[in-house]
Amino acid sequence: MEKSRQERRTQILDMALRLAEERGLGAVSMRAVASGVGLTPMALYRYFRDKDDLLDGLVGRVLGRIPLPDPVLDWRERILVCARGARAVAHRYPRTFPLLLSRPAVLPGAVRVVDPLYAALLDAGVPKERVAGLERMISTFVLGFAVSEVNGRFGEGSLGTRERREQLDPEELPEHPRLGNVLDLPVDWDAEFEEGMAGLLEMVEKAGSPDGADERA
Amino acid sequence: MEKSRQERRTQILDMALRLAEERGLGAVSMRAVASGVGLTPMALYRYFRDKDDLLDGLVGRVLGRIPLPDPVLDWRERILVCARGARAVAHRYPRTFPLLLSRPAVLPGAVRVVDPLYAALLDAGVPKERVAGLERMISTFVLGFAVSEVNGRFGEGSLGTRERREQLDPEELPEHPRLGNVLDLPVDWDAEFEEGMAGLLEMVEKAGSPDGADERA
DNA sequence: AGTTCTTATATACGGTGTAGACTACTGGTA
DNA sequence: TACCAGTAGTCTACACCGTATATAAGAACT
Repeated sequence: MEKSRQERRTQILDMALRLAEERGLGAVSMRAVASGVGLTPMALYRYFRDKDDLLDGLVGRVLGRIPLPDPVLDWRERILVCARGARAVAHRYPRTFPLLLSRPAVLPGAVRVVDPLYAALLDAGVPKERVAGLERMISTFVLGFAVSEVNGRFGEGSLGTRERREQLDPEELPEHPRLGNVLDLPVDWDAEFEEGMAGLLEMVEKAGSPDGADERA
Repeated sequence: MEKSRQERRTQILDMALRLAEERGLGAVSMRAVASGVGLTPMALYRYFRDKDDLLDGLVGRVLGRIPLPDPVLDWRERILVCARGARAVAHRYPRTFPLLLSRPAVLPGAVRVVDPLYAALLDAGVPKERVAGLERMISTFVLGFAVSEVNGRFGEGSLGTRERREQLDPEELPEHPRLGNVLDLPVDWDAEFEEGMAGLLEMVEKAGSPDGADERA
């Protein structure tokens, strides 16, 4: 039986994902993807309006890998499941993941994971008017952190922090020496992520019980 | 007098910045920039190793616009000056700003603003080992928020939230209806940003006084 | 005057996204 | 059986991209 339209679409996206991970986002060209699935470049345009559309499909595919939390869990746990899940996905698809930050994330795939977050926030007692805002806060942190971690925004660059610091004018940057070698210590990214999430959950909790009233429902 | 090397460099970067803002990042091509300053494409390679190098220069230029805080201010104020300043820069250069998130930000221009942040954190009593981590937290939030705001990650996309919600399967997304029309209200981005910063400052404060001991130095 | 360094140019190569016209094959329907 | 509409895929062509290479014009210094 011939490949159905849907099958072709996912086959193409799979190829694009593979290319992105193996050879970098820059290697995702219509020609490369097409030849990867044994088609001519122009054939792809039957399934995607243009390259942007294909990349959006890629984003959707990656978003789809984020696990959805079991609704019976505590709202905290549910938020953490999404957050940790998203970060895990970033680690699994490190070269594709940064796409999420550079394209508008209002695609169906995004709403799929935003919705449980809304649910968790509501269950935490957050007033309706503030749900969307807090969700943006959380997803901004998670995405920003994961992307930075993954594409080396924090990373060493070509030369380590050490060498870089030495070649800078110390007169302009008085604080770096004050920190001493602490900057060169390895970073516990897991701990840092959890710490950030703890802070966010605290914000949520505070928003959930407006007057400090204890409401253990 | 002939243009000095430095002058040429900044002239080129100015042109690149103008192109990016007027016609989008995609319009920043070696050819376009070159012809903008009245040169041939290859002449640019005297001043920048390759296109990436030019883009890094662009990042530096944008980072340079972020104001540095007066050291006599309270540490809170100093952090806020940087944060608000960065966001303001994002608003002034909305199409260029997202570059900051997609390139490793360990360039000289970045350290220029990171350093005062370190100073502020140290003055807040944050132990040395945690300074770098907290700074990453802050800059991740600021960058993530500003970029999301600016390139429409939160934005309406081609169709508004309203229409989008309607065309989704409500069975899969039970929470969106639960929120009602609150999602369609206009967002007060300023307030949301300040709220996030307040939360972060609280985290800093907590890290600064480990046992709740009041240390007004 | 001769040498070297700097700046800019011209040309060319291999890559990109995609518009437009074209072919081959399918499944119905008269 | 003959026809026809749609769908999937191809081929060609265009305009643009980053940049390697080679070259020429002028300034600066010896």
